[in-house]
Amino acid sequence: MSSRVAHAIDLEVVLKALASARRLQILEWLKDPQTHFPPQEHGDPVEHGACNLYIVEKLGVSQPAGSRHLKVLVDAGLVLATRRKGWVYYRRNEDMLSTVADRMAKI
Amino acid sequence: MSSRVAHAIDLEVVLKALASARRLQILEWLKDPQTHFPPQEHGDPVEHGACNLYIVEKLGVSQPAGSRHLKVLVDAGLVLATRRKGWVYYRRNEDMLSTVADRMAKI
DNA sequence: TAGCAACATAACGTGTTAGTTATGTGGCTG
DNA sequence: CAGCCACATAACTAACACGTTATGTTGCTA
Repeated sequence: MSSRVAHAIDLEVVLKALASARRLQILEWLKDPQTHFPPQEHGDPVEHGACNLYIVEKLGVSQPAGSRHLKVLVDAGLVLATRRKGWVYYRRNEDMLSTVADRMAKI
Repeated sequence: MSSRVAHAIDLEVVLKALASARRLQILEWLKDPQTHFPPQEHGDPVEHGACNLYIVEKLGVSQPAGSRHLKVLVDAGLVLATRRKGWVYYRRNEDMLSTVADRMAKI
């Protein structure tokens, strides 16, 4: 069992967040930030994830559109944000993702 | 291993179909049709599932709205439809549901 | 502390989703 | 074979999702 109790998830909110090719793509990229994004000066890609700008750029949409996709993922609890030196880094919330996977096994 | 090879699933389509409180509810009801729906004259609830009208009625929406929710689930492959004596019965596609669960474990 | 770079918010257009009522269709059944 | 019952389709509306450009805000940094 995990060291912290998993929050009760709102399955509809989580699934709406996941039901998007762009957001699925972001989660996929964040599995291995070092491979998918340029090196970062501040913020270790492995520890803190990839910064907003890089993700937005790679998505190929405008900055507000990209930021909103990230916000949807954060609001659903699937991705964690870290602010650091003026940048915001995003990484997968593996606890949440496995909670979701467990829940989906009972659907 | 299953007797038939699982189709490659379109995760976005499946998740869009699942990202709805009403449709999640339908899938939940269909886990145990006998408990959640009135007895049926034709079509065994366990074998064939619950008929359209009962599901629509229990959803509390209009007949077209309910039918469309069912169509979304069928189109995504999550639910199977059986036409029989003028009724249409719906049941869970457990193969597909476990394929989806497996896929979600790798997300 | 002035400026700028990163990100957020606002405002808007457009396509999609989910609901409605009205109507069509097709196959039991009397 | 006439009627009806179950379900599908059409047409419309309201709300939401997702994209854009324009503008705010925040906090490094020179």
